[in-house]
Order: sequence, then structure tokens, then C-alpha cells
Amino acid sequence: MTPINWLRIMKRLRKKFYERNTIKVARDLLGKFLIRIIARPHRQAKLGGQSKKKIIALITETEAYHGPKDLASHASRGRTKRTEVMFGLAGRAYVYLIYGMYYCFNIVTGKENFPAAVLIRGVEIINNLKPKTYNQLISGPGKVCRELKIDRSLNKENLLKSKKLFVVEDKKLLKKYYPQGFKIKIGKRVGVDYAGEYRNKPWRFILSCRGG
DNA sequence: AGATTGATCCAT
DNA sequence: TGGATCAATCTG
Repeated sequence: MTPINWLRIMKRLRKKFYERNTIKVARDLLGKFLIRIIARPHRQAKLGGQSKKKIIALITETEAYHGPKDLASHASRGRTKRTEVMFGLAGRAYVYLIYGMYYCFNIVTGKENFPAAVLIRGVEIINNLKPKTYNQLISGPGKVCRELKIDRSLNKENLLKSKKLFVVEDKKLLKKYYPQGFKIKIGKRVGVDYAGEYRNKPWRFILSCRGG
């Protein structure tokens, strides 16, 4: 089998994409591909394997956290050491530890000084280029990070430049898995019952098969 | 339904 | 400085 350099074909999402309204970005991230490149230990690479492992993950579930008034958002408490990244430039990673055990991965969106980000809640890991059934469905933000080996070392990573973590669009590859396109389910965000009127905002987006 | 686990944030 | 809280997950 001829190896294919998928990364050459894929188009990395640029600043313009992330800079838009958080809710639109959250919706539009569905069907894009999250790319995670992990350096293997030198010794392992020397034994004949590739020096880097590439994980390609179709984004299937997102949530928007939008602005200083969104009580579900960490940034609603204002600018702190932790949340300052959410106030910064779009296209950065915001990774934080939750419940002392799990990481959550967000992508900063919107204009500078407007705190906003999209939480990646679910992906479909593309293990190979064979039928869909070979792929691995990951549901839950903690599991996404575990599977893609995302931890706080990637906090503030610039997805516009990074060689470790970024998002691409590839319509051909998407069509392979969703030949008839897909629908988007919209719902309330998970685990934000404390957020007053913001708890009911329909800012959760789930990719689903047509008719499914 | 309960346990887990530690960074974060705000009130002492 | 203390302690309540938490954008979650697993087990039973």
C-alpha cells in the first residue's frame, strides 16, 4: 500500500475561521478533523517505526462557551491566570484539569478580549481508510483528551502554527465517512445547571448521520 | 447513587 | 490559608 501524505491534502483552519462568533464556530467545527501528532521516543523510532504518530479525529460533538456573561464559562468570573487564554487570540488551545483527573480541551474563539471557547466533547478516531465501522467513537471531553494525549502541556498551544495539534478541513475525507452529508443535533450544554439563564442555551452541537 | 481527585478561586 | 466547587468518568 502506498503511503499517502494526508497532511498535505488537508487544509488547516485559519484565524478567520476561529475569530467568528463562538456559537457558529462550535457548529462549524463538526465534520472538521482534529490532528494530533505525537513524537515517539527516540529509541522506539530507531527500531524501525515512524518517528511520529499521527491521530486523525473527526470532530463529532462541541459546546460553545460564549462571553463574559455566560455563567457556565470559566471566564464569567473575569480575567484570571487560568482564564486569560480565553480572552486572548482565537485559535489557541485552552486545556484545563477537571475533578482532579480529567483534562478538557477547548479552542479559543472570537475577537481578542471577548472571552470565548469551544469545548471538544466527542470525536471519531480515523484508524484507517477503510469502512466507517473500523473507526473508534469517543464520547466525552475527558475521554477525548485521554485518547489524543492532550494535557496541560498543550494549554495555550497555537493551533494556527502548531505541529502537534491543529484542525483541518478535508471535504473528500469527510465524504468518505458521511457520503450523504450529516445533520446537526442541537441541545443544552452538559453539567452547567448552576449557570442561571445560561444553563438552557442551545449551545451543544452533535454530528449525526442523515436519518440517524 | 457514590467515589474519585487536585487546581482554582474567593472568602476568611 | 481553608474549603467549597467543578464544562467528568467509572463502578455497581
